[in-house]
Amino acid sequence: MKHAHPGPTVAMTSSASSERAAQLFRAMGDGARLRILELLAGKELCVTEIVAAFGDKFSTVSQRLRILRGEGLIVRRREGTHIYYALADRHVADLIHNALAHAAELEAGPAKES
Amino acid sequence: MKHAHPGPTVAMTSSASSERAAQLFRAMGDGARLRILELLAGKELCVTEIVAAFGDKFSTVSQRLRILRGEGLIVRRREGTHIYYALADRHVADLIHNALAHAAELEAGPAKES
DNA sequence: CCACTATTTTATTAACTGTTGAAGTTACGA
DNA sequence: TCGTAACTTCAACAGTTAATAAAATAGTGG
Repeated sequence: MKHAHPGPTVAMTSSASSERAAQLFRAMGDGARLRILELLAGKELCVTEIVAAFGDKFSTVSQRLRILRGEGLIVRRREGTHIYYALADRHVADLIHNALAHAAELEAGPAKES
Repeated sequence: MKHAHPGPTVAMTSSASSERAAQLFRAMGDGARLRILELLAGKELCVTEIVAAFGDKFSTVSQRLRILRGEGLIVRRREGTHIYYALADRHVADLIHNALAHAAELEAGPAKES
């Protein structure tokens, strides 16, 4: 999604932070990943438990966790052979709750014609 | 991103609403689209103005607006030959502000090893 | 060190997404 | 009704992303 601004671009609210926010949204913009976040909002869990909760493949879940972790949305902690994942901090929990709340309000309007 | 659950899947917080929320996130998960939303958070604008603000192609902006509208994030209103776009409602404005605020807090942690 | 469990990494492939030129639509004024 | 301005839609190509099998890594208990 490159921007190849040829000429002088004007009013750009905050190109950098928008990009960062967009990254976060993109990471959360996947049902499976979002469900993992919701699950972790309840409590810290190890990979096996997450896999069991959804019935997905191990490697699939691992990849999803990698993406979420890459964006700093979750953190992990090792305990023996188990690795526990949890939401990175309260900001993430807030963000998720807030978004889900608003999402409930926003009916998926298939763009009616005026 | 198909889920081909073969066996009986267990604890799924809210598959349906998560999916809806994920759709919204996905729509906002693009720097260019998010910047349009931020711009519209300021005031209603017509396509030409949005194009001018970023220096993109007309058709490019139009497609982005179509996606945002498809998710019900923005609405449009015709006035002569101009079509004005605006955030759908206050929920969207809240969602954006909230998200940007939290995003600012979340440093893009490249997943340090514990 | 070996077997075993838990989890990640790698590589492949299929599916999706964004951008854009070109063609189509709508409204308005001459 | 022609011309034109403001937009949208279509189609295609390029780049990105997700799921998964297979191989690799790390920790634990013999």
